[in-house]
Amino acid sequence: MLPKTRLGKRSPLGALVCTSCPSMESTLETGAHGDPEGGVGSPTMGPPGPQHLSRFNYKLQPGQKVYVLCGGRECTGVVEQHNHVDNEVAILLPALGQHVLRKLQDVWTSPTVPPQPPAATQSTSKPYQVSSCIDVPNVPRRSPESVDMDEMMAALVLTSLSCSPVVQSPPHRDTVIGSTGMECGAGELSDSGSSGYWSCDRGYRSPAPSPPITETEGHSLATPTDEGLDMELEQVLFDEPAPRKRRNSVKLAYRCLWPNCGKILTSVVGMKRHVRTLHLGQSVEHERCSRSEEDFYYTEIHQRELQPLTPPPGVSTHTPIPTTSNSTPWLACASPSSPSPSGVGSGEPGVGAGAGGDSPTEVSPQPSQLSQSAPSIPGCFGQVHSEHSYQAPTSVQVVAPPVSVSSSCRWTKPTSTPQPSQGAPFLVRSVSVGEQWLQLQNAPIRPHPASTSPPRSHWATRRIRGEAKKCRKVYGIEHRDQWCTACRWKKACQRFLD
DNA sequence: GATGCCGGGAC
DNA sequence: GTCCCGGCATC
Repeated sequence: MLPKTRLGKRSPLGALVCTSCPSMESTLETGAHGDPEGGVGSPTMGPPGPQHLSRFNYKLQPGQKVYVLCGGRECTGVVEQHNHVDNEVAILLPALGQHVLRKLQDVWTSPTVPPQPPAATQSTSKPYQVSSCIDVPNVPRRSPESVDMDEMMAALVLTSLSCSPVVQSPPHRDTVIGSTGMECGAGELSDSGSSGYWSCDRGYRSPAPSPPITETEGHSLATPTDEGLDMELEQVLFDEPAPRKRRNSVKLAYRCLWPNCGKILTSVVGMKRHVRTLHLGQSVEHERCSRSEEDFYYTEIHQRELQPLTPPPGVSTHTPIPTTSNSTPWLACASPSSPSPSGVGSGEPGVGAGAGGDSPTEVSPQPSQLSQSAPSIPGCFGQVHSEHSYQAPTSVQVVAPPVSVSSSCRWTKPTSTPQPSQGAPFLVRSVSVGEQWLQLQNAPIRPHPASTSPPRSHWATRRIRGEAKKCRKVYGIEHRDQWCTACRWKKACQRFLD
């Protein structure tokens, strides 16, 4: 029933359609009323029958009253154990005096009711009234399973709406509501109760849970590698919700700073061991003596997992950035197309550094793959700003010549074919990366003073309209199919670059 | 009003 | 990831 066409953004129609979603409606019903007996029946719950639990990764509590099919008829049982791994539930059937093992989907928490009259089913095919989602009549004809379902759906939405980690806390409140089924203190759906409906240890996750805060996340917050630190701070200060998509998630890795090395490991332990065994020449027995010495010989780097700034095809990716300006020479900004950037004949740092097998998570920096070629946007940093993929020239010729900048870097043609399958580039944590990125972004267009606080407002980030003709102007609106993809998508024109 | 395109939603 | 569009800035 949902329209095939994509809904307009912020379209009222979209909102209406959204609210007509059965699950949503039921959610709103449940969420809207607090009356235990309130709410309509659940015509939107689909076919009547047992409430199967596997759909929600239901967490059954020991002692919970459930219903299973036994010998072709429904039996009441008590949960003895819920095995999440196998999704099986051990159930004691007091009536039969036996224990059974059932899959979770074969267990329900409320007794099966006779099939509802067709009217109920018929109502599902009716177009949903938006008002019905809001104004809920107080008709005490909810079936227990519908109540259960509503509660679960409400809890689902509550969980999804809430980004609080509290929701992910393990269930601490027994699911008395769900277990009783018939009595089903339906309206007593509380947050804690709702959270108790789901186990958080497996499989199911709410549609939009707040991701667990990892060390990497923490670093990415503190790493001004993209839009700027103040943006992050602003979100914190103004308690704004986290952006829907975090694009600059980075992984932590560790790069050996020993001369002629450069080995990258993803574990600090492995890195320490590497430094100890290969460079410090210490055996394991001595590690306690100079435990922290190896800390001076490696540095943290950040590997970008999702690269928002994918260079256009043919443009190689990033070059590792030194943590500090006086870092090792191979991390400097020299053209990595030369076989040995450091001039010390290290060849492939990190690969030839031995210690193979030292860590299974070894990552090669692949400096030869990091030739920096960005035709239109210069820069020497790992954060090479480029257009989105849709803006990347496909069959369109790129007319933007390399622009020399005051940077000490220069862009060179890639000396090898790009190998995107190679390990993602690493970025050494650098304080000035974000600032440099902004400079890079703005440099070709207008002079931008070396600002310490990158501007975020539109007037700063928005491109100034160029003089060049755009596809719309050249081809006209009637030949939209001849526009470049970016223009068709209302993005920055790629065919007629400024 | 037309145009360029950023930001973000839908898929 | 692509595709699309609302909305804003600019002309």
